[in-house]
Amino acid sequence: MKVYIKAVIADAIKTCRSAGTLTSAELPAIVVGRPTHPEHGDFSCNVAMQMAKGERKAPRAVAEILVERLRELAGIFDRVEIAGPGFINFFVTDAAWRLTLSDIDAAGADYGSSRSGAGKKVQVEFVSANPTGPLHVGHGRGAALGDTISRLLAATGWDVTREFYYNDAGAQISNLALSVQARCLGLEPDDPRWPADGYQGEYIRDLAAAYLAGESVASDGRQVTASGDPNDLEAIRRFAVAYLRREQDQDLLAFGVHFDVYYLESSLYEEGRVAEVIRRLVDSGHAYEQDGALWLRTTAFGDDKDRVMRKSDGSYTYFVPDIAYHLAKWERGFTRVINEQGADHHSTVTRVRAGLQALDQGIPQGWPEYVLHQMVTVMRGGEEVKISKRAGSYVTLRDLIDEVGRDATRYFFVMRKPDSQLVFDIDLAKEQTLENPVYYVQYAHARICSIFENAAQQGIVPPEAKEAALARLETPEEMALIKELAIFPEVVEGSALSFEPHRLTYYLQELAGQFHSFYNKNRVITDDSELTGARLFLLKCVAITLKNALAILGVSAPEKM
RNA sequence: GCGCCUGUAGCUCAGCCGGAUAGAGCAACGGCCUUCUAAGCCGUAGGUCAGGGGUUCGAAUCCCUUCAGGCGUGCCA
Repeated sequence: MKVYIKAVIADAIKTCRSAGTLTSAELPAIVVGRPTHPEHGDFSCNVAMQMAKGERKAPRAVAEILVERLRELAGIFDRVEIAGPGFINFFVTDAAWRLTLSDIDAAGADYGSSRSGAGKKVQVEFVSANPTGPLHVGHGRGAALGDTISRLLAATGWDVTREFYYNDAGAQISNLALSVQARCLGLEPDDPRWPADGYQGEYIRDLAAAYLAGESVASDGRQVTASGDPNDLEAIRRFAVAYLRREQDQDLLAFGVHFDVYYLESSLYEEGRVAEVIRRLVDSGHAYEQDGALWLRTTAFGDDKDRVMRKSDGSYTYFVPDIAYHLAKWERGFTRVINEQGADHHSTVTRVRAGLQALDQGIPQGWPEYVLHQMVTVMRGGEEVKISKRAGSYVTLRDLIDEVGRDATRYFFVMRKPDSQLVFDIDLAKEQTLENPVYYVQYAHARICSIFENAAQQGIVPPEAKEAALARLETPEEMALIKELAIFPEVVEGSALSFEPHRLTYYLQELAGQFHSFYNKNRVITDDSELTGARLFLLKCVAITLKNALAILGVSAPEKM
């Protein structure tokens, strides 16, 4: 509808220009907005004010010229008015609005989807936790955001690959192996022989027990069986990584998140990609030796200081495999990559991009794109929760899912824009009342299903689109609902383009609210079978839209509550 | 010190590629169930958009600056 109005305005300007009533050469960007106040119509446009200067006319005079032309086009408009300093306000006929209901019904589960991505490849990398412990709440926010962004992109016609990258070989993994070994030997963290910076969580104890028991673990397509030998550090390392990866997968499964690709940092070394990147960077002339280390001149690409690639002890810093990994993404044909990470890893953004620029492979400067989410604070009983029994120093994702459920956890994690710090209120998320936004929205869906159930019991058959007497829908609540339904595709598009899933939660809240208002003022099932049919048709469309929106969030739409 | 994020109602937050009288939820106060789910609805009250400058017809929104909070600023990841 918005697109249509834009086109109509552009057309009007063109016509006036060729008729000579408008003279300026420049066509301003036409912005069609939705006025806050109903008396300003369904849509408004400020183009007359923008053109006033070039036309050397008062804004209202320009608007007058355009409106004269716009009124001739009439069509879907009840009225086109000039208001305030020169706004052009459009009032769309109820009949035109009602047509969207048939569209929704016809589209069904596809309502809200589009093909704007044109089937192009996009990769979303998210979570990417190292296998050194259970996933924590920060990973949870990343998982919810990354998965929802992936669903948004899929809904807007992109071919999405979800990818999880992890380090299975570095210093932290050695540390993990040492920690498990210490537990195998019966050491406690306060023992003087306990490894420095060892992982102290209870899960290490479980892991050690599993290792000693000779358990077998499958993860990422590999089967790893514990040797049970506490002196075989390499065997411990392999088992620990597989064990914790499986644990993380179980958490992700419980969260309804799946990945298409698990990418191992070790493979970058095995395939020689790390060495290859070093070679190319040296060849490109952007690397230099100093103090026994090999540096990359990242300052040439916007970094505030140069970075070490190969340490004086001969090992690589993490950022070399990072570059190698991203080069591999590029070579895999992902001209569009979105990395979802915690903002505490913000400093990698400039470095990775700088490294890729230094390779001189024609990779665009802003590639890859990043979505960085701010910290999560968990509250219970008005106090911050910092400790998990299992992990020790942090709250795990599994704790949250177990306590508040998958739906509420996902919903809460995407309820705020990524840039904002998130306060996760466990008490609120568990609340099965109106205070809880998830239940409020799901309840709307369940309520509609209940009405249909009720209708079925009375032998009422909901009408098909063609038979529904849509013209009978005319109360303010009905029209408000229809208008709310009509903007859903724009909300999906906007959320996808900006990587802002929270817009969907606000939309759902609004739509559910419109429905509940309608429900309280209008009875659906009445003796008037024509009106009953029309209202059932409307509610069918509301249910479709609620369900589709919730599906993008990965949240269920229950039929009974 | 420098970089990024944030600062909007009592609380949690939308709005931020400039638009009309700044919104929602919760909390507070007052109403609505013999009727399809009251997990709901209606109403009232609540604001120096952190402070100060600037740009413009117009600023919560853009620019500068001050203050406050968070994160980062490794030959850690």
